[in-house]
Amino acid sequence: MKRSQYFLPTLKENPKEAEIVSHRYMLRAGMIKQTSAGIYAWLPMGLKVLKKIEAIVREEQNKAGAQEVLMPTIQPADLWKESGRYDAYGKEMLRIMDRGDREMLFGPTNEEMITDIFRAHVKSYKDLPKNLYHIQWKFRDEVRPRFGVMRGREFLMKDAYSFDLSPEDARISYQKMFLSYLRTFRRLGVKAIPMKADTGPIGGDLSHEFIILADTGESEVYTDKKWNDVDVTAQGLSYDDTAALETYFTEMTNIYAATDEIHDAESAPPSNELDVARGIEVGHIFYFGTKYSKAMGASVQNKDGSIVDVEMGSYGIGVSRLVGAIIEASHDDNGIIWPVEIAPFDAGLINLRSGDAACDKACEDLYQQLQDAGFDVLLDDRDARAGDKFADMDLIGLPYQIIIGPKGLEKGSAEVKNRATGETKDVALDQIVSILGNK
RNA sequence: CGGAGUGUAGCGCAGCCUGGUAGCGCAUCUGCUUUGGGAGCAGAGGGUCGGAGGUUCGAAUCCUCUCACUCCGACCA
Repeated sequence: MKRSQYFLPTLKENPKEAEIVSHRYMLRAGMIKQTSAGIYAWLPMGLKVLKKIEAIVREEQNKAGAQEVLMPTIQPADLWKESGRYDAYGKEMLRIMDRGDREMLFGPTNEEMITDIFRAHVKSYKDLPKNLYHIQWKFRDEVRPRFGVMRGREFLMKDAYSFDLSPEDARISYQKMFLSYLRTFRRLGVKAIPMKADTGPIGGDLSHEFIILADTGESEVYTDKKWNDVDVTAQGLSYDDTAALETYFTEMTNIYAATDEIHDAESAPPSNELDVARGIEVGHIFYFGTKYSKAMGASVQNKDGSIVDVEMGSYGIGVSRLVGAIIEASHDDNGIIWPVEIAPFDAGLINLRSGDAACDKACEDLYQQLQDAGFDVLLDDRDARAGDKFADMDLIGLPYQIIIGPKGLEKGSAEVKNRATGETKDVALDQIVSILGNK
């Protein structure tokens, strides 16, 4: 993409409504535009990042055996009356009346709807287990939206729902998602730590929040220092190996990690083995048994002919929140530092002297070569000052900057800058593609 | 939902107290000079001052109502 043609409205100054760093940078980097409190339009580069995160989440869900569906944003109130949540949910639910005076709502979550879909089609134990997910916009009419996309009213969420015959089977489904989540966040370039969460009336140990550590996080968290070097992704562990899954799950959940609400100094490691940090919740998984299946009649016939309410769990990842959360975890004073996997472009190519025949040609050639090699590149071909382009490129945080100017060209080289480390090195023009290939 | 603020050009702000018909920086457009970390000079365009009432000869400014947004707290992917 050529910068001169790209819709990328960057800002030099901080918009005053943005208090936290991710919100400031998302606005300044031209990723989003606020349209109401807690509601945002996604501009091209913001959408690109959002889609990349979404794609990774989707891939990892699929690998874990979940199957994608797509449920609507608008739901009929009747389903929620069945589960009893229509009254219980309160004002956070956006209620709508259609032209026939039917009560509708903009879905804040989808337990009722997925249960309705499930019960319509699944009648036998032979069809279990199942895990269905979708990635869809949700609306929760928060009392106080804030922090940009981190706590919007409208947000993109991946929510999966598992259906099993027994609590034991549900535990396996839960453990698969647990592993899948850790692999997902690792691929996204962030460290998310699973922390035991309140399970409510059901009890047990099957609810975890996944929390990214960042200085600007909302809650204080206490984590065992072991989290710094443990391999959370369990390379080689198959989702089909249920015994190994249980071992892995036990191992991970035995390493201390708790938010301040749950933190208990008695059971926590001594302070010299404990990290105290701040965190942002980006995922939450939950086993809730037959809460909805019982209320809504989602049952199957078992081997012995008996009717069994299915055991359910739900698993959420805040996809749009992750965009902000990742920036919170990865930035410096000059701007965003995108993890390679989700960067909107692989590299930025800066033409320091647009209009200069040699520079223009070198840039065009390299731009073409990089694209041919499969790289998605942003070429800053604007007629602007060097400082403008450097500052802008730092702000939008692409992993690599390739800087072409008259000085380098005399030597037949360009400068390659690593955004994360700040390291720069001169690289011969014909070596650049291979250098990037070894990222 | 309690508390505190803010709405004036695309963005950041001044002007308001003490009414006299709107200004600064950045951005944008034109020209020239520049060009390796957010350039210089000269010129230009752009605002029914959030909205509605009211007071007044006259309202961005005073009064009333209203809408929107932000921040702090309680609540949440």
